Amino acid sequence: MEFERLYAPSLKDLFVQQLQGMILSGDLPLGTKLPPERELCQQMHVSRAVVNSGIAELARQGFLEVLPRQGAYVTDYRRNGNMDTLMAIMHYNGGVLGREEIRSILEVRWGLEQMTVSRAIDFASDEDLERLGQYVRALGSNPCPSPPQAAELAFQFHHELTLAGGNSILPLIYLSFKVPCTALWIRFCRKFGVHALHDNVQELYRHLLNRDKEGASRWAQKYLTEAISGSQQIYEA
Amino acid sequence: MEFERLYAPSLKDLFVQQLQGMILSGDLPLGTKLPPERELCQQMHVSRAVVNSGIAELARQGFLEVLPRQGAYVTDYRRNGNMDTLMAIMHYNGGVLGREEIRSILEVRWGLEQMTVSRAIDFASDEDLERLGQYVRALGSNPCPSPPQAAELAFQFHHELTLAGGNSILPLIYLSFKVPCTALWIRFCRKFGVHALHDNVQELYRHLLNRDKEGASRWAQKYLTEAISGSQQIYEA
DNA sequence: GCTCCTTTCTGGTCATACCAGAGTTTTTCT
DNA sequence: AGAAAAACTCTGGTATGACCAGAAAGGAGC
Repeated sequence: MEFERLYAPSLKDLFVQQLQGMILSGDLPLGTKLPPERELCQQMHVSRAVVNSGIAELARQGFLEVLPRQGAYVTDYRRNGNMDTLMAIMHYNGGVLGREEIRSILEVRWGLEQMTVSRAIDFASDEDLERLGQYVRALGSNPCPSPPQAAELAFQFHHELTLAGGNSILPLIYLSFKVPCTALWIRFCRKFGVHALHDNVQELYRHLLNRDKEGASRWAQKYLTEAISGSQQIYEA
Repeated sequence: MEFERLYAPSLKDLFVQQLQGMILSGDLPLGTKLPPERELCQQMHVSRAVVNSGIAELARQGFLEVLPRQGAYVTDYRRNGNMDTLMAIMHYNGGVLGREEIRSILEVRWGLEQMTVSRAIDFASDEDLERLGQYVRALGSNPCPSPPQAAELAFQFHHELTLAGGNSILPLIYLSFKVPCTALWIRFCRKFGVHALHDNVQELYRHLLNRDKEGASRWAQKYLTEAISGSQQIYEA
């Protein structure tokens, strides 16, 4: 049995989590004006710096909109959110994603994967492929890596793949995506074993080596479809 | 002639910009260890909070990696970057994107647009379409909106489109993308006129109304291809 | 030569003080 | 009495200094 190390949350973290909870639970409905920072920090017995930086973070995450010298308002995070919002929601749910979110993520990955694979086959150098191979081998090494390690390796593989394609935006998107993606891979490994992930990646890698765009694309589509609605669904833990 | 309002940058902003410049110009090569915060703030005559929060922001942007109680190191922002990095680079270049970045953005948009359009046609309600129509009409209204306004409307249209599709991740990605996307639309309008953007959006909207997936997809592909390598390239101002 | 403890240095965090702009009230002039 | 201008108050933005805990390095003891 493994135990994760504990991190003592800072006052700012606590503040942010508390307000996230209140917003996500509907306790603070959309459009609500927050009390002034000074009032908040008196009620919560913290300094204004904590409240101020916490509100700034919540604004970055799309939960609040702050109008300088007027006040902070709860906004529609579903409409104004970004990747940080998604991670905050994940964190709020204890790292677990809902069925709809999982489907959405896999769909987006399907779209991005097509582009990634296509470009990588056109533009990846031999060194790029060699570097990719290292990740595949690490994924299949003995002793078998733990699910989190395997997920990290799978992510590295895909990230490297986006870099090899020569599109400078794709890696940035992929990296913004890291946390939810990795969470799904971990889940996948827990359910079907690390070897299943290794098999998927290895097969994709084989198509890359053969510069077989059609085959790689079809394979990517296959394993993502399986995960969405086929025999390798990852909705339940 | 219009003049933009001026914002006095804060000390933190200045600090961040200065270090971004030093990193992007290669003055601080990859792997460099930054001096301790106390030393930095002495040399730059600011308080340590400025330096500390500035470094935190640079770390968020993927320019630095900070190991608590060890130091801050310059990292490969091309490898560790995210959307914020892109925006920082844009800002550093005076809001101008390089040819490669533009191509990359349009390519990614092409991939996302396919998915967005496909899902929107399948799942958008009549109210969704009506709301979308408002943006189209606003874009073609008289007097003609300014390029920044038009770009904002085009973005709203596309954002609404992602929301209508029911995929909960797509809007988040799109929103993370807002700044560079809008910059490109502004550029497009400056070069080919707001009406050209309006025509593109309107034609797409027509296909949506007809629930014509094939036609919409082809049209999206057409105008993005034109912008990448056809008659409506937007590389030069 | 090794281990353990102490010191030093690092970034993380927080409480306080001051600043500037938005909104409101009061004053003043017509 | 009505309108314009000034003053005030409230708000978030920012900068400062101080304290805290963990990492690294150096020295004492075995």
